[in-house]
Order: sequence, then C-alpha cells, then structure tokens
Amino acid sequence: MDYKEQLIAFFKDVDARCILGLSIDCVIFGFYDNQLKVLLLRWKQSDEWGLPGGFIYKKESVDVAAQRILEERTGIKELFLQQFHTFGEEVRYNRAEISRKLNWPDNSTRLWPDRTVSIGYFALVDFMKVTPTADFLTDEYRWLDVEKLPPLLFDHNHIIEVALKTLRVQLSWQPVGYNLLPEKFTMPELQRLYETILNRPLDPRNFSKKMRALGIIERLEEQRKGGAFKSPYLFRFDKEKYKKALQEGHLSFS
Amino acid sequence: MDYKEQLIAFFKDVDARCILGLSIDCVIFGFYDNQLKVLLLRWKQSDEWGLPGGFIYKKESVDVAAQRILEERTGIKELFLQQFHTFGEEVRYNRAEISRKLNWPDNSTRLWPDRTVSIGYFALVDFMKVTPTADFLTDEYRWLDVEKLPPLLFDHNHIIEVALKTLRVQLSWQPVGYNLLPEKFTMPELQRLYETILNRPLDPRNFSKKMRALGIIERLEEQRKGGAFKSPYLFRFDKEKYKKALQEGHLSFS
DNA sequence: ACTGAATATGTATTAAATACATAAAGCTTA
DNA sequence: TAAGCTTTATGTATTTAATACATATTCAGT
Repeated sequence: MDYKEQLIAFFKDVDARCILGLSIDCVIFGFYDNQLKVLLLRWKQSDEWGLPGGFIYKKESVDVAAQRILEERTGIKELFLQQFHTFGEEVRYNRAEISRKLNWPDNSTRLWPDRTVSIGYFALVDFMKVTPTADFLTDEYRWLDVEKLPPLLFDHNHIIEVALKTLRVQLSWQPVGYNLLPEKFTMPELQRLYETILNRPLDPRNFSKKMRALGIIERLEEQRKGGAFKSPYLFRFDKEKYKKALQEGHLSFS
Repeated sequence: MDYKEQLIAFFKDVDARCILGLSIDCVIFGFYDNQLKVLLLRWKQSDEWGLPGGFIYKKESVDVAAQRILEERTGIKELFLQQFHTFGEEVRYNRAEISRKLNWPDNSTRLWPDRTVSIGYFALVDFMKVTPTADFLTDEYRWLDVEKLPPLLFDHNHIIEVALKTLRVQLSWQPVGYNLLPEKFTMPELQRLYETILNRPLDPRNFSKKMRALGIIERLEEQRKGGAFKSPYLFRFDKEKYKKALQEGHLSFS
C-alpha cells in the first residue's frame, strides 16, 4: 500500500469508528534549554507543521481520547493533562487548502465534514521522558520554541496562544510548573521555568522563599555535581502534600 | 399538528440544519432575593427540569450559537457569556430513559446519535431584564436557587456544579459579579451578591474599601429612597474603566 | 421624639509581596 | 595552588495588601 492508499484506508477507518466533526488537539508543553517548547509534528510528504491531534471513538469519553492520543504520541502515561477550550469557529480551515498543502490525493480523502469543532487539551510533560512516536501520517516530531513558531496548519497558532494564556493563569494559581521538570530539579531550574512561562524575571531570594513556603517541595541532601560552579541542591516535588494543599485550597501563586 | 408531530418535525429540521452529536447547554445565572438562581425549564408534558440548550447550525460558530440560544430564551442581547467546559463523557444520558421521561413518542423521535458532546456556557444576567420565552418544547421557565436544585435531566446537575465552580474562581479573579446586578445598585446589594456566590460572609468595611479601590464603580449622588431605613447610595459600574483595567491586567479579587 | 434595623465609615494589626547585596562553592587557567 | 569567573544560596528592611473590629447615622414607623 502506498501512502495515498494508506490515507484512504485510515480515514475510512476513522470515519467508521470515530465521532464525526469533532476532534481533539493537544498542546504538549515541555521545558528545555531554558525555553518553553511545544511538541509539533510535520505531516508526511509536506513542510507543514501542526499540533498532534486525533479523533474520539464512538464509545470513548473525550478525556480518555485525549489521554490516548497523548500516550500514543509521547509514550507518557502519567501527565498533567487538561481541557482548556473548545474551538468552534465556523471556519477553522479550508478543506481544499489543507488537502493541497498536505499533498492528499483529493478532497475525497475522507468524509470530512465542512467544519470540525476541536476540543483543546494541554499537557505538561517532562521533556526527557518523551519519545515522540511518528505514525504513518507523520514525517517528524520536533520541539519548537513557543516564541518562535512558524505559521501552522489550521488554527493551531491560535490554539497554542490560548493554551499558553491558560497555562499562565493556572501557574499563578497553582504550581503546575513541576510537571515540566524532571523528578529532581534545582531551585534555579524551577525559577527559570517560571520566568520563561510568565515571561518576566523573578528575584531569586523571593522566589525561593515563596516556593519553599508552599511546603510542597523538599530539599534533598543531594547536590548536582559536575556543573562548572557552585553545586546546587536538588529538590523533589512532594505529591502527597501537593494533593492535600490543593484539596484544602491553599495554593495560589502570583 | 399535535405535540408529537411537532416534535418530529422539529427534530427533523434540527437534524437537517444542525451539527449532529454536538450541543450547547447554558447555565444562566441570576441574582434575586439574596440568592443565586439558575434559569431552568420544564419540558412539555413532563415534570422534568433541565438547562436551556440547543444545537449549532452547520454554518454558525459555536459562540454565536450560544448567544443565539441565550437571546431566544432570555430576550437579552448584551450579556456576559462564556464557554467554561465541554462535557464529553461517554454516557451522559440514556436515550430511552429521556424519551420516556419526556413522553416522547418513541426512540425514533430523531436521529439522535447514541451520545452527544455538550459545550457548556454560562451567562450572568440581570434578573430583572430577563423575560424567559417558552418555545413549543417547554412548558415553563423558572429561576431556581442553585443550592436547592431538584435532580435534573441528563448530567445537568453536574454541568451546573462545574459552572458554579468556574464562576467562583472567576469572581476571585475579576469582578464579573456586576453583570448580575441592575445598572444601579447599592454597596450592600453588591456585597450580598459576593457573599452568595462565594458562600461566606464578608466584612462590610473591608468589602466596600476593596470594591471602591478597584476604581471601576462610581458612587452616584442619588440614593435609594423608600427603604425602611437609612438610604443607601447608588453605584454604577464604569464599563470604560473596567475594560481598561482588564486590559492592563490590574484586576484581581480574593 | 423615640425605636428599630439597616447603612456608612476609620484605624490598628497582621500577613504577604517586594526590593535589595554579599558570601560561598566549584571549576578553569595561569 | 592561587586567583578568577560564574553560579548558587541566603536575610532583612520596606511597602503593600488583607484582615479584624465598633460606632454613629439615617429614616420609616410608631
């Protein structure tokens, strides 16, 4: 089977098994090289980038579908995943244009409805734990800096903007930022993460004070050796205390 | 045409003109008698209550559809309306059960998909400006106290809970509460609104100080006469300043 | 004019956010 | 092996915001 035949078979399958006219788009955030990244994919046989997404099985909740899609693409099971907005503009894409850009055989590739409503989820993942797995629709996965995105397919630039805005609000509300770091991290790493997401510098003394006052991270005896300079202490996120604090509504961060 | 015929015709029309498997549910909040109310409807020929909702035309954005549905039902054009969550559980209702409860002719009333994903919007309206307009599907509209809701159809109790939670968070973030009051209101009225939504008492001196410090309401010379006691001053919401403050991100309220 | 029930308001206290500077560590290289 | 460079770690004073709290005023009704 060549690509075109595969495509046709794939969409036939999707149209049979999935809800029509409804999709999921995932904004997967990672943090690396002091920059906030989004995991994007390049469509087969094209130079077009877009968000990983997928469809919802007829017998599957939307949340479960989002989890499934993420797992398929990142290999990660446990992650911070949250619905943030549903995109229901009348015109979110031009079917013919998409077909052309993606080198799809013709408009009849599938029973595409004229429009698709898409439910947006964003995920916060530990960059290092992700092994993006391309499927036959995808040539390549790449982490791109959120500040330097090319024009993406569909309304994906807009979706990422909304996700980012939501992330910023949430960050000032609860310390979701942990999810972007490895299990053990240093205080400066955490600070740079916050600085990156909030897009402003923070004072190291005040930051450290505040984070530690939240009582949901613990400092380990261990230090990170091998850096060129003074060895920083490692910290670990205390999930138990975090959950407890969340339930009691004590968490807010500005 | 009797009701059953009307129903069949109606759903035939919906199925032809609207997106299948996707709906909108509106949680319309109002404030009256020192209580937060939700506008609910009683379905024709039944004792079952539920949220007003509707479907999205094939050529209509979801936001516009929500506005349209609200306007149809409340007569209000300008209102605070916001998408808050999309409900995509696999099982949100039992088609047979609903048909039975609503005395619909049989399961073939329409080409109902086995499931419907619903996009939730909530609206904040000035109770007094609303004239609920029943359509042929509806026997009655009624404002019910959010704290004393009967079991509703579908997952509507759940939807209201999520809306309420969102409203509380938003209230502590920006003073959306104005939208629930008439153009001119007194400080104690505003305070009781906040107390009701946040479900806790507030100190009148601190409350007044804080609200006035936000700089988005103005005290009028006018006082409300005729009450049995000391006449309270009237205040008015300054939309211009509010917008400006929002843009500059100055607004937060806890 | 007296009563009752709500309105209006100021100050002191506490807690949180902010501003700010220096010493210590660890690798590099001279 | 000492000096240098860069990063980490940390405390205190100041400002701002949140909280706690009590009394005089108004006006309809009697």
